Parts: sequence; structure tokens; C-alpha cells
Amino acid sequence: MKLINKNVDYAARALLVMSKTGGVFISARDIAAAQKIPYHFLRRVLQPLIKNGIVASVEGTKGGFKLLVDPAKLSILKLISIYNGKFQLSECMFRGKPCSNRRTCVLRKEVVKIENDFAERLGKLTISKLLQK
Amino acid sequence: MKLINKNVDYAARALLVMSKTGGVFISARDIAAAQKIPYHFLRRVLQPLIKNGIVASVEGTKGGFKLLVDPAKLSILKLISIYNGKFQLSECMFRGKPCSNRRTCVLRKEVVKIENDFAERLGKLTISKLLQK
DNA sequence: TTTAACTGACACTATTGTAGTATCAGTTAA
DNA sequence: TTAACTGATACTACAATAGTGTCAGTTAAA
Ligand code: FES
Ligand code: FES
Repeated sequence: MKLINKNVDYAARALLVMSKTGGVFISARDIAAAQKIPYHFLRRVLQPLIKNGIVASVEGTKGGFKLLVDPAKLSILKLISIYNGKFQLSECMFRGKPCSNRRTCVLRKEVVKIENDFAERLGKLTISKLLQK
Repeated sequence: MKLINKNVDYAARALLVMSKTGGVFISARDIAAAQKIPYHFLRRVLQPLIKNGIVASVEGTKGGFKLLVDPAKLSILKLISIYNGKFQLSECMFRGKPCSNRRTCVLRKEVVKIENDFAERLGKLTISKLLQK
């Protein structure tokens, strides 16, 4: 079971770099060098962050990326949801097979509760927490 | 993000069937039919359960499988660990890259805590809970 | 003693997900 | 005009997941 894949990993590290450079635009090449991330991979990783309004970009020479949001409000959960879709560990454990009624299923209720708690806590793991040291 | 794969899913359903038949041996063919699980797949899924002392099997005609342990003590977590190895969502989130010291890393401490709580709760999701209705 | 129903152990295919690389078009500062 | 950049997308390689098939050995029963 892997929760953090390279997409999320590299995105978090790129955002970490950006949160340090503040409002200045930094190029993908420089981010890649700073974190030893494969350049082309990083460029692909950055696109969804733009689409989600997390970073801004400018093209051309001296172009690059900068953070648009507060790192204290940017969670690992958010990144996971961007790259891996909605975070949910199991839509329904047995897809209606042994469970006659989804609404009354004991197991399902419990799983949903655990999932929610888990997601809530992952939502509190923010980029800014990585800087606290 | 998927936590429950077919191995765990089918295993749990097979164990559910066995927990109903009690001490009587039931064949893989009958389990597969009862739960609409692909027969050959199920046969492969059952082997690790034997290795882990969860079920017993007898060969030959009228052979089959039966449960060896208390369904109330058989958790989803146990099944996950059997098929997917030790349950851990992220060994280390950034593998020493932005984190200067693993021992003091705030993020890592928090992730470990969340993981532990999560595993503990998954450990309470037992096969017998599926029967409670 | 032969047969049919079974498990044990693998080998095999197909599909999908993950990681990484490459290319080309368009943009902008110098 | 050129060099450094982004946007978009296509491509390869590898691993994980899901499912199928086969053959050897075991056992109850005809
Ligand atoms: S696990 Fe899905 S309804 Fe019970
Ligand atoms: S996340 Fe691994 S040491 Fe910080």
C-alpha cells in the first residue's frame, strides 16, 4: 500500500521550494535542480497545480512558477486528491455481495467513519509543517 | 487510492462463507459459486490463508477448507498484511530529502501517529462484524 | 482398482498504474 | 534574432493487479 506516489512527492517538494522563494517566479529547471527531481517529470507534475489554482506560471525567459496559496492551508490530502482522485480507501468493501443492505451494513459504517477521520487528519498535514524546523 | 484489492476482498468473502459452515469442510468450488468469485483466482487466494494458519484444508474427494480461528479475532488488517505485506502508508514521506533529520521531522512524526491509529482501527474490523445483521 | 472430485504448486496472459523520457509549438526578455 | 522558458502531448519501460490454465498428487466412493 502506497499513499504517496512520485506525483505527490515531487509536487510537495516543488511547493516547498516555492514557499521559500516567496513571490518570485522560479523555473522548473531550478526547482528540479534544488530537489534533484527529473526535469521532464517535474514539468508534467506542475501542470495540475496550475489547473487547481495552487501555483501561477509565466512563460518565456525569466518565466517560471510561484505559489498562489498559503502553505499553511495546502495539505498533503489536497495533493493526493489532485493526482490520485478523490481519497477513499474503499468505496464499498464487498460491493453489495455479502451485505444485503448498504445503509445498514455495520462494516461499511465503520469503514466510512475511519476513512473520514483519516482524511481529516491528512488534511492537517500541510506544506508549512515541513518548514517547521 | 485503493486499500482493498481482490485478494483481500475474495479472502474475506471466502472466510465469511467458512464462518457460516462452521467445522464442515467446504470446497473451493462451492465457495466460489456462493460468492461468485472466479474459481482459479480463489484457489490461489486460499493458499496464503493455510500458510498463516487461518484455515485448514484436506485434499481429495469431499475435501475442502474450514476455518481454524475465531472470526471475531480475524481482522481486515490481518488480511491486508497477508496479501500486501506490512501495512504502512508511507515509510518516509520525503526519504530524507527536505527533511534534515528523520528523528525530528514534524511531518514524519505526525504521519506515523496517523498510520498507527488507522491500523489500530482496521484491526478492529473483523470478519464477525460482517455477520452482525 | 478405477474414477471423479478435490488440493498444491506454478506458469501464463491481459490490463492498468507508475515512473521516467522526449518532442514540438508558442512566449518572452534581452 | 536568440536563448530560456512554459503548454501540451506522445512515447517507453517496468511493476502491480486481475484473471486463466495446467499438471501432479490425494482421497472417497463406485
Ligand atoms: S461492505 Fe459494502 S455494504 Fe457492507
Ligand atoms: S518525511 Fe521523512 S524525514 Fe521528514
